[in-house]
Amino acid sequence: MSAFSGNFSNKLDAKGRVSIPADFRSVLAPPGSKARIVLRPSPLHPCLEGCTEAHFQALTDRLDTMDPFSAEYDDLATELHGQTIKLDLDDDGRTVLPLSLIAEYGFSGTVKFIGLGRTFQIWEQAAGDQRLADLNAARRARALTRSSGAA
Amino acid sequence: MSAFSGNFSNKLDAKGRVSIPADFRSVLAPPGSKARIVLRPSPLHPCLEGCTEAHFQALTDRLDTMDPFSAEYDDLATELHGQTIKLDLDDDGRTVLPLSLIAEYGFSGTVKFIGLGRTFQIWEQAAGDQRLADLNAARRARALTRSSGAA
DNA sequence: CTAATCGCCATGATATCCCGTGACTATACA
DNA sequence: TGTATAGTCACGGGATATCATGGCGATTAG
Repeated sequence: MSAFSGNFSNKLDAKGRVSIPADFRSVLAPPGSKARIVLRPSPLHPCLEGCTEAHFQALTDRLDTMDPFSAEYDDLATELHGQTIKLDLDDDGRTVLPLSLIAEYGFSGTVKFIGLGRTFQIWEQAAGDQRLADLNAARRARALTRSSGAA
Repeated sequence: MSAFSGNFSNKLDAKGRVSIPADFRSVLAPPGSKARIVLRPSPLHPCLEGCTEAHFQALTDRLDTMDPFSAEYDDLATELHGQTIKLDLDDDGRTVLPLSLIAEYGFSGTVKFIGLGRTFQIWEQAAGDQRLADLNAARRARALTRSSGAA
């Protein structure tokens, strides 16, 4: 598998640890080697967005083409690096979410992983379910509009 | 890890000492060896900008391509070298910020380290938080504009 | 001799590692 | 076909290492 697909609910334990879904782990790193995930706040939603180091590297490559003394460079570098958290997975495929993040996103007990292909999101369980439900509702509404318009 | 990523809040003690975040230390020097940081005022923000000696060297290499008698050379050389401070880290990974700097940047109690990849910034805590918040707001605005424009 | 600076150690908090357990699935076997 | 066996995975607990930070004492400068 080479893309993050599907959605999974995993528990956050008392220490803030959470298992990364096995399907996602196999995307993050070849089996056997140790994986690392890159997390950043989503620009659109109250959730975290994760990706591989390779994908993050691709994002930051743009910086190398810019003037390092410019305001544009400074802004982009801060945006990309300033809030990025790189986490190692332990031998059990788990990682520890910093307490500050858990508080910030209201994670409690169970978090929801949602695959987006190149990236994935980590939501507070209820909010993630809501997000999926909203998308489905919107899709249904569009379908109905279209069919009624066509009819 | 080979880039400064993430942001960290560390305390400035009564003597002006502050711990450099462990993640940053591992970028500054191979584990075990003693690290040194190069600090100078940010040209864009009311904060300090730090980097490795190697990166500072790379910045100053630019001078070698310039006419040493030009005003541009003089300006850039002064900007790069004139206000640069090189600080050693002690065995605990701390360094002492000169009192003049602490006063100049309004550092009080806690300072914020923000990673920018090749460099990092040191802000007064509140100002650093504001900087990140501002960037997030801008990023969010861009994302929303793009999606509504596409719709 | 006084005061500032630097190196070192102590401590609490946090993160990291390593183990065991139960649920579920897939495979082997009779 | 039904049952046993092995594997994977999520999850919990406890031991250990790392980190930030406070404080003390030695060393040096004025």
